[in-house]
Amino acid sequence: MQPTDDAPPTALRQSPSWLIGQASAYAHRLVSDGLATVGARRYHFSVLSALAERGPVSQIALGRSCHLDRSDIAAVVGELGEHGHIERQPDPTDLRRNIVTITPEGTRHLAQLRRLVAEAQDDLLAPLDEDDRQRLLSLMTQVVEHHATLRGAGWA
Amino acid sequence: MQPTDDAPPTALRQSPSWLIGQASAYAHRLVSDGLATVGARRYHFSVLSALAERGPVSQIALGRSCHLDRSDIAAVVGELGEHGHIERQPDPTDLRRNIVTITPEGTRHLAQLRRLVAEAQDDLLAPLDEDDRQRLLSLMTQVVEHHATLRGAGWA
DNA sequence: CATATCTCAGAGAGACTGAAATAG
DNA sequence: CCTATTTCAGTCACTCTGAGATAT
Repeated sequence: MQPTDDAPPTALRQSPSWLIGQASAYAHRLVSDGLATVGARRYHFSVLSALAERGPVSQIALGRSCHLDRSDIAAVVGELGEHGHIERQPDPTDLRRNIVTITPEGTRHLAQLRRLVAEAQDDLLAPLDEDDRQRLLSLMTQVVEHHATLRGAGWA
Repeated sequence: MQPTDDAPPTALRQSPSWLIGQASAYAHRLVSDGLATVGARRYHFSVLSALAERGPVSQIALGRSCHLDRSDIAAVVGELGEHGHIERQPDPTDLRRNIVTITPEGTRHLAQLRRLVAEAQDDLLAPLDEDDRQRLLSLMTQVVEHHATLRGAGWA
């Protein structure tokens, strides 16, 4: 065993993109591991959250809202349907569309996922006090909204 | 076209892990696209930066420093070697190890990558002023060092 | 014999593309 | 005829695991 100095190079430690990427990897693992305890994935949480807040919408609208690809939405909605968490019906006003609706069972499932995700957030931000967490939230929101706007989302 | 309200659900917009994941995706794209203009990838920048700062080290030490997997290091070092940016020699004191050294050509290449990465950082943080960028850097550093320590790195 | 390093082969999830089928 | 939505098949880069070869 050599004299180990495992500090990342300064070029990385001072690079916002590297830090954000590392934090994202830790966040990803914490959230995914939490959700996996009930057999769920992050996409499930995103889609169920959107349905709970916005009511029944088409798959394409779900994708725009959650920043998910149309084909990934199709897969996730299929999985959620198999578990009875959502229902799909053709839109009577436009038969190309599937209107996706969250079921009572889906709502209960979502409540469980919310608790698991909240735990993961808390682990992720463990070193920060409440003020710092709010500051981080604000800064990240500015960055994400800026780039979402650049890429054509209409909401920011 | 329906009345589109593409705002992400509040459950995501107020979730640090989702925001960090989104920001990471934008950062990843900006940096990768920038480096791709000279045929480089992010791993190349990480490894060359570590070699420039720390001098010749073994591959396993490189991996610990940059948070990269042993097998990914092997692949990247192979690519960098083919382009003459690094050289590999067996460690005379421990023949299991490859000592990796950056070449003058690698140093020149790294200078180019640094400029490309710096541009990407600037685009990523465009909506933030200098004070906010420093605050973000500080907050993210605390989070990353906390989790790096938990996962056994000895440097934080 | 047990451990450490390097290498390769491949699994697995995540993000995305292209094209077909259906509907407007 | 052209566009929009859903769906499927498949690609691609990234991350990680397992096993073999070599060395300690």
